[in-house]
Amino acid sequence: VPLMSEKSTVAERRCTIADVALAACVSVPTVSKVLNNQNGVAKATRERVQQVIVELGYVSSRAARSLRNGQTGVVDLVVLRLDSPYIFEIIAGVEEGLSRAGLRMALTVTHDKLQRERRWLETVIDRATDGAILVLAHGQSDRLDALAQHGVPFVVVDHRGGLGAQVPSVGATNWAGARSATEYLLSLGHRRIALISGPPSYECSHDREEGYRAALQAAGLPVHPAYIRPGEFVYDTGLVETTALLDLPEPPTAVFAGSDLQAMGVYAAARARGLLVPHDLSVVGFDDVPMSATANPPLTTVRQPLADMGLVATSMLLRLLNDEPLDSMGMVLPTSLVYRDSCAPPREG
Amino acid sequence: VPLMSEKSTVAERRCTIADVALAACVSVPTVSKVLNNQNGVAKATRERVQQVIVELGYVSSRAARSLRNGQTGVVDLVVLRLDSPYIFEIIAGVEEGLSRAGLRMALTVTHDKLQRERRWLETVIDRATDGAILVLAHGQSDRLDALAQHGVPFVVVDHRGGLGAQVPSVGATNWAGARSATEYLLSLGHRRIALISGPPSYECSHDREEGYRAALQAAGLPVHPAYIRPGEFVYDTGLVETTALLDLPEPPTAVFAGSDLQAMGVYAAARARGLLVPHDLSVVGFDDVPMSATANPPLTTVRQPLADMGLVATSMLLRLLNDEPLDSMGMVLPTSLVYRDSCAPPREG
DNA sequence: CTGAAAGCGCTTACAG
DNA sequence: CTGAAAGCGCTTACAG
Repeated sequence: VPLMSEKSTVAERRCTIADVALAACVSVPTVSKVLNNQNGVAKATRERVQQVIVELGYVSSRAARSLRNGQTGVVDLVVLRLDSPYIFEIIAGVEEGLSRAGLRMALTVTHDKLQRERRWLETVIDRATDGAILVLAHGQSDRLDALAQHGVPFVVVDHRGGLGAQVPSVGATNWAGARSATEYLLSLGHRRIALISGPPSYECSHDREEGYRAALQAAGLPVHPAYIRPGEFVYDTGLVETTALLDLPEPPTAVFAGSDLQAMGVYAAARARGLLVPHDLSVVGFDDVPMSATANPPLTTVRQPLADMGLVATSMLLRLLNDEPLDSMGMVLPTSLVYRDSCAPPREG
Repeated sequence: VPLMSEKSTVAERRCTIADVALAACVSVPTVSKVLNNQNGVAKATRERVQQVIVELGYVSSRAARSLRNGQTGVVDLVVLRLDSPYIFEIIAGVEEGLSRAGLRMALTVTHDKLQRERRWLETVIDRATDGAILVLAHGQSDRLDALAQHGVPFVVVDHRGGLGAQVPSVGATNWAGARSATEYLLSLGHRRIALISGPPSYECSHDREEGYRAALQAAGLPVHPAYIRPGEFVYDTGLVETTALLDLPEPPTAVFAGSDLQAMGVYAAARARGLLVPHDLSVVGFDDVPMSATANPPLTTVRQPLADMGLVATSMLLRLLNDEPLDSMGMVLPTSLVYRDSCAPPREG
């Protein structure tokens, strides 16, 4: 019964810098100097104060410090949804970066809803935040303008497009990643390669489709429009579109999915038809979320260094916070193809 | 080029309540009253002030308010690691609950490291936080004592055991969940059912093993020690232990895994042996993380209402913050068996 | 209905 | 080396 009862009885007032000063028989500014390791305190005084600080278990109030120096020690990470492993990788990267810098991460989910976004903006603008990292923002958003207007530093991760050249951002090589995935499938002997893509409004969807087209064209192959299936970056899109693909008179022998989640949907569609991956159908994903390594079979996929993207975004933000210049407004991290067990040569020639 | 250039040139001072007062030709306290919807302001005055507030785009400073009323508007969510879908479900629940209450969520990862934990404690104790939600804390932790001592309200989700009866916590019915999963396998005709479990030091591991034993004993079946395999709640444990299990002279026909991640490892071990799930080996998981619904095949699993657990923890914390009494110090949410495609009757009778 | 005064806990010049 | 004074932006009694 110790814990909570203690808590309720010991409703003692918080120990402040004034209490320390009193106990150490010095003035408040002197304690402040000791706390902040500033010069101008006699050695003996300093030691006495330090001892009192320990004895009293004094910890300075963040709120008071914030009010004085205008820094809150918290950075906002703003995401649309908390529904995919993709976002969690980025979160982990940002948390790590912020933690190293001694900053806290406030996580906000907007659900792409105006109301939540407004409320978030209020929070940010009331100076509860030193800066912000926005995932999947689009350039048209009022948000960005509002942030800029209020002088809140921010950087965008994996933007949806339409960003001004002056907006700090970090992304990945979507085009190159899609191209190399397609080339790999080609090298295995596939000629009928379908693409399941993301929302057409996203720049990354567009870039990946271009990479896919480029690989086919370089191989002298036509791009079959029925093989290109846009959708959302979710499981259902993978399932539905692959089912439709398999109903084609000439079904593809390989599917390149725009996300690993979609790729799991491709697996499901294949299973429903009694098709074995990779024997009957080859599959490549995009992202390389942790789940892909443990999928059945393990998924060959284009790795986006999501955690690193979060780390880089954090570094950029830290420079902004320190008024240091950025080496480049846009940072693009390389993707890489991770070979696992979901691809094989096509069955029939 | 508009965004960032604006930002750097418009280095104007922040608009304060004094600016509003000046512009509206009233005193600062009057503006404060308008802001907080308090009585004692003439209608005309109120309207004038409100208009100025809008014109100037005034937003009150959180730091100043915090210093006055002692509330920061942020709650800490403390987790060990950011490495499993399990934790993300809880995070989503807590975020939702906090967001509804108009509070922000600061996410901290301790990595189970003392240093990080210390640093986190400093943060919490410097009053940068109104309260905390701890996931997978254990009773022995200094943390809990430190929090209680400093009067920081907190609640523990899915504790590892050893918690005092006076510590607010939320968990799930581990025993019942394990029992019903085992019963289900039994009802399918399985007699050789293995259990892959979590770390023996975790209370939940213990409870689940007891549930498993209870089901076997109720069916008049012996508990085969070689069929009980403790480990970590990760993929590798599932893979390694299942491989060992399949090497037994009498291998099990069904595996009940302590987590869905482990279950994916079971899938992999089966695949490596050319065994088909569920035809050759039945598998039940624990958690029901989103991945399990899209696994290949979709995983039958014991659902823990993880997001709801986060939601409930948040509600409890909010009551604590408002000095309201808790209905119960411990809240235990029901698990439920989710039937999917990873179980079938055993092949041989 | 309105505003002068005090204070939340700290830090930063500045005077001694 | 030490401390009195002012101020960060707000809110809460309190007097008029």
